[in-house]
Amino acid sequence: MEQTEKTEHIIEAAIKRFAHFGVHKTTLTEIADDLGITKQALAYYFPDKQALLEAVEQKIITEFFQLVNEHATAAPNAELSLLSLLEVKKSFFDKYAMLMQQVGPEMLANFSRVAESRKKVQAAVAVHIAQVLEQGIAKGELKPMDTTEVSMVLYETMSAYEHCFVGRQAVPDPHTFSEMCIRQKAVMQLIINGLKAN
Amino acid sequence: MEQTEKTEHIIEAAIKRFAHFGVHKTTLTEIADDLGITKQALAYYFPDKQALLEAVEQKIITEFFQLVNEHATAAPNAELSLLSLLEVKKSFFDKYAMLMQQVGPEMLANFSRVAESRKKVQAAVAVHIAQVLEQGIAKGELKPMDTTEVSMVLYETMSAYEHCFVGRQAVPDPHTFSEMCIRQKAVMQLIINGLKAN
DNA sequence: TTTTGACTTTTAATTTAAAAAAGTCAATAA
DNA sequence: TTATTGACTTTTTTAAATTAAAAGTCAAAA
Repeated sequence: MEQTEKTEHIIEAAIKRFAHFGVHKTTLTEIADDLGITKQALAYYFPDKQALLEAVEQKIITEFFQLVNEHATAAPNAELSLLSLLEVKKSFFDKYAMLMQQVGPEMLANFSRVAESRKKVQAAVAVHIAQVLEQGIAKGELKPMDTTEVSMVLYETMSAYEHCFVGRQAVPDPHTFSEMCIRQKAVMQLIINGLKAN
Repeated sequence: MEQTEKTEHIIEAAIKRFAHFGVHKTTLTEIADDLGITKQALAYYFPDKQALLEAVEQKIITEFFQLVNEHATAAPNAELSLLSLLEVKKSFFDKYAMLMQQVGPEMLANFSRVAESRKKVQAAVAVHIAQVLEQGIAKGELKPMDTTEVSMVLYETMSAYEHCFVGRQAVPDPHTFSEMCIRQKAVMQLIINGLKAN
């Protein structure tokens, strides 16, 4: 088994633990045990926990943007494109529950590089939203607007709901969570209504 | 000095401490000291901390709705009425900083009746918003809509931002806070745009 | 190149002890 | 009877110490 393949296996094992129990609550030894190796062997591929988490996040981020782009190109208009973004987010929350929690003081202290990369993801999503808006304007679906400003507001509002309902708490209970998604969609819809050209 | 007057003095002294240092961090002895009495004397008027906090909250709630109603009747239309609601909220955050924090597990555990009354306030604000929307519809300013649903969304969105920026943390730093208010206003404006009749 | 045993350091969880605050009540004064 | 207090008990917080667990290191070996 070559190195690339091995690191992939490790990342997948890490995701299973991280997504289910949270980064904080899973030990490197547990991940190593799952793979039938020792933590020292694991350390050979990933020098420390943060390095492993970075790789995990990178994989998920790639998956996320791939899905976002697929949905965006498939969407017939800006409105449905933005709503599908919520769907994608929802599916990621379902799939990677404990990895979706917001950046808290703990992550900032222990995993500063990961916290950094989260910021980049946020910025990238905001840029994506802005592009969707611009295409909507170009097609006459939406009124002209300051797309940067509006995309910021849209992104922040979505985040605020996530932060509010899910927060940095443990396992977000399924009912509260799906309620949150419904609410999120409702605000998004109201805002989009105001953006549409008459 | 008669009883009513005395309890008023106590409430005011309590507000000063609560609003500045938070309920949790101020002791009944401190409030009593400020008034030149002992905590036992204070206990004569308010049997426990929760009773005092209830009185404090009641006073502030009354002040809040009075101001809300003044602003609402003074506002020329629904749009400005809703935006002025944000101004009123902002002024209360400025004035009663530490008393404005969201209901957390701690308040729920120690001050259950206060937590209850907070829920009623939330419901009342949502009702107020719904009324403003209905008047806007009646005057032809706004499109017909499910006012209950929309008022819920508006209220929740405002709350989500507060929760997100201010949270249940200590002193919300002034810059972050005023930034929050600007953002809040931006979302509100976007949503209102979508509610307006063409 | 990869893995491990044996190790040190750091961090997290638990316990314990001390301090502070809340709450009680009989007595006392107005 | 109303209001207040001293002296008290109970509960909650805080701080310190202990312990346990996880992270990280490295020379030796496969």
